[in-house]
Amino acid sequence: MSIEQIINQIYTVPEASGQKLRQVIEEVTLPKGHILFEVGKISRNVYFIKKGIVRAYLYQHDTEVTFWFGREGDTVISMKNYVENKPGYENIELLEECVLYRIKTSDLQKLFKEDIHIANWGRRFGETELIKVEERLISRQFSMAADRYQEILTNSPDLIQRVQLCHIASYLGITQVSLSRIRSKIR
Amino acid sequence: MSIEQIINQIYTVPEASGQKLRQVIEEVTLPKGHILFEVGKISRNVYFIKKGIVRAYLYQHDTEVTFWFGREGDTVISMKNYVENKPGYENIELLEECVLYRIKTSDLQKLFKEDIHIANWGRRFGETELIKVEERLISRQFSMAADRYQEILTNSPDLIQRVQLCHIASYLGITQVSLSRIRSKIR
DNA sequence: TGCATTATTTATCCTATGTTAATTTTTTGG
DNA sequence: CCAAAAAATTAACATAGGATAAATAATGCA
Repeated sequence: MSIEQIINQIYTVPEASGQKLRQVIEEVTLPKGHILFEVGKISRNVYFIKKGIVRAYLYQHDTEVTFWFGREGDTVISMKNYVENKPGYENIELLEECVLYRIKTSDLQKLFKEDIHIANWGRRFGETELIKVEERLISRQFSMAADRYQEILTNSPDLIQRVQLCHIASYLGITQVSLSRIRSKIR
Repeated sequence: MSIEQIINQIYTVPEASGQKLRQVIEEVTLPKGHILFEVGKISRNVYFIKKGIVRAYLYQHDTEVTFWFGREGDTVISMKNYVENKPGYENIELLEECVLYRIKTSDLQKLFKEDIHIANWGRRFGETELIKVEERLISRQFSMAADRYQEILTNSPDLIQRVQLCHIASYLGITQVSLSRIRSKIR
């Protein structure tokens, strides 16, 4: 997925602004297992996924909680870090070898201040992500884990292939044992 | 809560931009029970709460699901509506008589296009809301309803006074009966 | 004030999911 | 290709929370 596609899927910026963005973006390839963001640390970068899959997780009562998967076309940032300039509360781990576009947070912040199209791009990014998270929260509110698993099977079947089931269970908010049970019922 | 306070708590805009915002904002008072946004309808306004409390809800399998409360200082928008310009999926109801600052979506969109400070204000708004929703999603992921109720007791004790328990139960993702059980255990 | 409506609690029984542990399957490195 | 490690499944039992219904408390309004 090209950087143009990734940027424009969120909000179409004029060529000149796209140019400015492209100038500060570099491409990097990182191995499976690499930790892109780490709890408690400040990161100076934002990434866009050209190829690969990643997960965001944190610890709650010693249990690992995966709360987000990012794939081709997704933007990877440590929200708390990026928004409030405080150490992030999440780890982000590459689940496959990934090709990423990298941009320095400072460059991005600078562009926000000087280019209104890029500021609006940033605005749209937050807004669309907000809707996604809100929809997930609502779906959790009143549907059983089994239904939510079905939803993944229907809408993102590739996820099941690319990601370990323990991470999917965590994402669904259930234990791996429970997910196993659900899967066995479906077959 | 003054409109300046509400705007600046999200992102401090220069006086000139604040002035532009103020010019397109008007104050309205609406009665308890009034529906500010309705499922399936396009709304042309965004609101800021000066005084009062509201809830956002929708129907899932014929059950009412409350997924957000807004209070003094909060911004009230129908996300889907505002972001994607599609009919909203939620109802927003006033739980008390409210004093609101109202701004036309079209005026706001126009300001986003012409004033970079306001565009960045909009960006920060989406980002901070995103963090809040994400935190709630995570808290749901691995803590029991009883713990989440305690969290409300600690962090927003006024909510229990101002809002019916059935809405709080729904917000917590449990039935009213279950919340009652939890409350009786605490006492 | 008092009746009617609505909100909350309590009780009973049931199901989805958690916990722990043992077993099987898959993946990985030498 | 095999042994060790990691991941996934299965089983047995425990618990949080759901459904329904009935009782009580609170609220609104004539």
